[in-house]
Parts: sequence; C-alpha cells; structure tokens
Amino acid sequence: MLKLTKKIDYALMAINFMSFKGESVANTRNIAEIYNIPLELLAKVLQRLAKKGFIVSQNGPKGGYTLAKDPNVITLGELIRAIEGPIQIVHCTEGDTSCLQTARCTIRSPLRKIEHKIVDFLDNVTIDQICSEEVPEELAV
Amino acid sequence: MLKLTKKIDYALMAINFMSFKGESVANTRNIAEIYNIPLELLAKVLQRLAKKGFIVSQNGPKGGYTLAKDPNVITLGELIRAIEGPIQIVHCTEGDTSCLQTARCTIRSPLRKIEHKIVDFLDNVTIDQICSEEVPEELAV
DNA sequence: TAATCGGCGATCATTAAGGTCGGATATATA
DNA sequence: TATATATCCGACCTTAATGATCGCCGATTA
Repeated sequence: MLKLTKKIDYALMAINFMSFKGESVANTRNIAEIYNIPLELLAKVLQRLAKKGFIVSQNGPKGGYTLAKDPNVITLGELIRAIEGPIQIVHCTEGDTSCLQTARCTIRSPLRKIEHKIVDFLDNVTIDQICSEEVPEELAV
Repeated sequence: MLKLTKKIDYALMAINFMSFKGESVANTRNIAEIYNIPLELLAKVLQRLAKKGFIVSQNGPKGGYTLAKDPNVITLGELIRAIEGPIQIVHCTEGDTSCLQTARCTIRSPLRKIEHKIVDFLDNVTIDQICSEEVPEELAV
C-alpha cells in the first residue's frame, strides 16, 4: 500500500554512490557488493537509468556508469516514472472499461486530484534531498 | 506502486452511499449490487469500518450500517490506516534487521520525511471532499 | 585474444492483494 | 418459537505485481 519499490531504493542508493564517485566510473558489481543488492537486478535498474539519460554508461573493462545529471535537478517523481512508469494512485486509467465499478463510481475524479497533488509533490523533491545527508566514510573514497 | 487498494475504493463508495442514505440503514448486499463489488469482500471492509467506529452496525433482518461520523470529519489517512494499517512508503520499519541494505543505507531517513509529508497530506483530505461531488440519481433515493 | 564490463530477453520465486467459502451469532417478523 | 435475513469471523484459494535469477550477446581494453 503506497509503497515504493525496491528498484527505486536501489536506484537511489546507486545514484547516491555515483554522486560521491564524481567523475570516476562506478561499476555495477561494486555498487551491488557495497549495498548488498542483487547484481542482476541492480544491473537492470542502471540500464534503465542509462536509457532514460540519468546516467552514462561506459562499456568494456574499467567501464561502468557516471552521473549524467546533477542530483539536484533530478526529481523523485522523474526517477519513479523512469523506472516504474506513470504514477497511479487510482487503478483505472481514463478510458478504462475493465473496472466493474465504472458505471456508478463517483470517487474516481476526486481521487485523481489527490493523485495529481502527490505527483506534484514528488516532482518537487530532488534526489540530492534524499542522498547527500550523511554518507558512510568507506563510500567517500 | 503507490496505489491505493481496492478495499479503500470500496470503503469510499460505501461511505458515499451511506451518506446519501442518511439515517436509514444500508445493507452490504445492497451496496455490493449497486456498485458491483464482491459481497464478501465488501462485508469484510464494512466490518472493519464498524470495528474502528466509522460506521455503526445493526444486526438481524432490516439490519445494516449507518454512518457514525460525518464524512467531513473523517480523513483519507484515517480511513487508509483503519483498513490497511500504517502507511509506509519505505519498506523497513524502525528496528528492522531483515533488510539486507540496512548496513550502508543512507536513504531511509530522508525517505521517511517524504513519507511523513504524504501522510500529513492524506490526513488533511476529508472523505466528503472525495464523496459529495455528484451522485447518480438512482442512489439518492 | 582473453578477461571484464554493460545490454537484453526469458523465466522463476515470492509476496501482497483480491476474492471465496463455511459456519457462527444476532434479531426482526410471521 | 421458527425462520429468514442480516452481521460477524476465520480460513483458504487465486491472481498479479514485484523481486530475483539465468544465459547469452556485444563492446572494449589491457
């Protein structure tokens, strides 16, 4: 209920890590080991982030990822959409006919307004607000 | 991802219905039929609402439920908590040791702040803001 | 050219949500 | 007082989303 996914968590940790690596590349294995994240799953998340232009990939040995954007211009809303698709508090989409309650449902549009406000809020939270804070010494190397 | 559950939807519809019934009781079967909601599931939701004091149950034939509180003093946050338990955007709770990322995780507490803001928002949305609006003629009988 | 990286699709496992079933208790009314 | 109609309650099954895994490919650099 209203939970963020693990993928989002992993993405945030990875970006957090990269922001401390600065210019130098960070590879998937490294991040996975440090944070104890399943390698393959993290790999997918990072590939997604790369595809969406949040990070840049460097192929081959000594390869990995570097941040393409400053964490203070990436919003949590953007990140969520990049990884999970559009944010929907309500189940049914606009032209949805599959919902059995559609006929008599009067709560949908008011809930949409609430949804919109939450999305709006998430679009105004930047990633550096979530990352920066404190970082374990070992990571700052 | 960040979705409300069907139970919440059903609860809102039921409360909406009851608020138009006013003093007269509304029974589960009736509501289920009108909105096309699985009877047993709706029954559970209503029992929960009764237990939490949002509605009052009347047993036996001609029984059913009536609102115990005005929709304008019930908040969406309260309703969600009554049915689904505490709202958690983040996975792990305070003393949680099961999360594998705990050791190096620095994003948890910032996310908690975000969670708190969302909960705060939901605690300021009253049910009548979601219900009232328009109601199909047939229901206003 | 071998070892190390990312890229990608398919697939399995786990869990939470959605829904069902059976039987209990209460109570109006015939 | 019998019966039909309600709420009550717990156990259970089903489905769908998330989380995780596997295998193979292409790119790149030492």
